[in-house]
Amino acid sequence: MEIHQLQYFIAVAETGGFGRAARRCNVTQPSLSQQIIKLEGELGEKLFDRLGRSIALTEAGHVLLPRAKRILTEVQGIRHDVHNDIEEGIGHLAIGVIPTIAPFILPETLIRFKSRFPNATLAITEALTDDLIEKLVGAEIDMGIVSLPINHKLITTETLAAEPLLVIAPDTMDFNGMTSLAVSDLNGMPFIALDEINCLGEQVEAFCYKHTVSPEIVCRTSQLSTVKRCVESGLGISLIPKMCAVTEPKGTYGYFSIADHAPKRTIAAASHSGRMQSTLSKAFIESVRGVCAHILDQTVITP
Amino acid sequence: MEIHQLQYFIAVAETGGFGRAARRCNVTQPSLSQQIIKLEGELGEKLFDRLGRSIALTEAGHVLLPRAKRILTEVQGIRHDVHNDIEEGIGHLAIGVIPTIAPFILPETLIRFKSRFPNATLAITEALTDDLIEKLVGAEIDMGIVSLPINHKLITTETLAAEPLLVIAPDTMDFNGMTSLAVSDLNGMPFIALDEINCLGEQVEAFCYKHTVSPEIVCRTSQLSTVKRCVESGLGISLIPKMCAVTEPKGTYGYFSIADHAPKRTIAAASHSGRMQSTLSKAFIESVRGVCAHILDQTVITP
DNA sequence: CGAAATTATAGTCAATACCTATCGTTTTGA
DNA sequence: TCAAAACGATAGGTATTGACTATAATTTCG
Repeated sequence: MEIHQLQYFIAVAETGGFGRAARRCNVTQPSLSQQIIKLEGELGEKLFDRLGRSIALTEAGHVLLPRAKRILTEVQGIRHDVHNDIEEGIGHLAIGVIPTIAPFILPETLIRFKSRFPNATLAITEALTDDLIEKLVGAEIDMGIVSLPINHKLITTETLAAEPLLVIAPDTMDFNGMTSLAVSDLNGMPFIALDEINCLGEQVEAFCYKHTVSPEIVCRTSQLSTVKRCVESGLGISLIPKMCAVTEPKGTYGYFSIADHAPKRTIAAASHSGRMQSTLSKAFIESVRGVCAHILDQTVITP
Repeated sequence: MEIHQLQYFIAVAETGGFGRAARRCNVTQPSLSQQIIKLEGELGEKLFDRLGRSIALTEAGHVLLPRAKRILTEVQGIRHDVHNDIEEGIGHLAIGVIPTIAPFILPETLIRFKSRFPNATLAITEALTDDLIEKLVGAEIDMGIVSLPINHKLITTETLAAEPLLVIAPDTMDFNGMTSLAVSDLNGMPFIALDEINCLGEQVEAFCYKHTVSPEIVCRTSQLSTVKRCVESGLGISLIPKMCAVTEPKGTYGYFSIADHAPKRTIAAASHSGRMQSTLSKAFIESVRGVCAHILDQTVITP
């Protein structure tokens, strides 16, 4: 059974004749006749009674007609939908975000995205960079929001924002009224370190190594919120991304920039280089970019 | 777009690979690849991202998949329905019945038929024989319940019952206690005649002509119920089909058979000889046959 | 009865679905 | 790291088949 056969069948039923149907379908009458006969053979039932001047649907024909019409309508719909559902933002998107970014951008991003694409469904995964890469390669997720660098030949990245890392220090510590520090000021300071399984932990470590400063690590934890709590308790200072500073209420601590070698991380969207980026994917990226810009535009440095 | 292409597409989506899909569809992998490529070309969108080891649906693929599945399910359903709806008595039947039969058999027939085929729809037309034949030829109705003979080369008939015609006479008339008459007894009797546009009217006339009896026609009407009323009023006698006698309450009249040359009419189902008889059609015929047998089995002759 | 209309059949042709063989990648495992 | 395996794409040949022309067989209508 093929679609054109159903088309021919409908034409015969509606025009009441093989010849007229053939004219409507832009084929010759014998071609159409053969296809109808073939369809009848496949179904094992005659579809029309060929009377002299006109035709009449048989019982089987009556059963087939509404079904054939529905199928043709759906086939027609496919051509339309494949092009338009995309434009209309109908679809599904599976996103992964690393833990040191997720809590700060997700709420606002989801609000923006959902209001722009109310008919899209989203699945958010929060996982460490390596996990996200694996899921990207396996096409389990469509996109990852991560921090650069990413080194995997199958992964393509697109930079979304450059984010400063700020020194966070408890109010109990005194920096002589300075709002900006030098790298060397970190030397020997009590430091709350983020666990290195987070890429941010690695990056901070690399930054210190590169500038040959050695803070004294007094605590190593796996969540930024724990880092903040520790700082708040006066255990030491730390280096945290700006978005972490602006999106939580001010506590008993202050923020300081490092003037001579400002540390930063680069936020990017990572995707499988072999896969097409869907419209929703691209739109989501832009949402994130907008949210990052909005968040990072604020000022948090202690006056 | 053809159905086998949708089949291939679904197989690829479900097996996660072209080779596996080809194996499932019993074609070679290149054949299947080509058909997918062709489908993609026709839709103007890639359907899969070909990653190294596996494949991933693109946005367009995600749109297509559920639709393709639904179409395939429906196509599969057609094969089943064409054979089974018929058995399950789903369908439509357009029936025509002549006025001198309709009121007596329809109520019981419809009850029987509807209880046997609750999912069938019926359209009943009551019309004179010539009209019915015309509608049969034009395939406006599927079957006619008529009285023989029918002479039309495109019409096939199937006898359902032989029905006696009985003399109906008002109680005020005296037949000397006889319950059975001779044809000759009709001679000169006041007679209520059915209009000749009804075939029954013709048949009665023919009967009298054949046996050279000449009742005195005192009234000519177009409905059997009018005939009965006239008889009831004592205007004269008439000749009516037995089913008309048994299906109405006894009034102030009696029934008599004609012993020497019992008149009768033959009830038959008429259909277009070029059209297949549907299962419902055949079942309806049997319903009518049963109802006729049941009705005509009763006795109404005045003791 | 002849003219027009309608479907079916026969024969040919061209499009195309399919197959085999092979290539280029990617992934896997020793 | 390199060979083997798996996978999809490509090329070329074959066979199926959908479509066309011509014609037959049948019915309808003037």
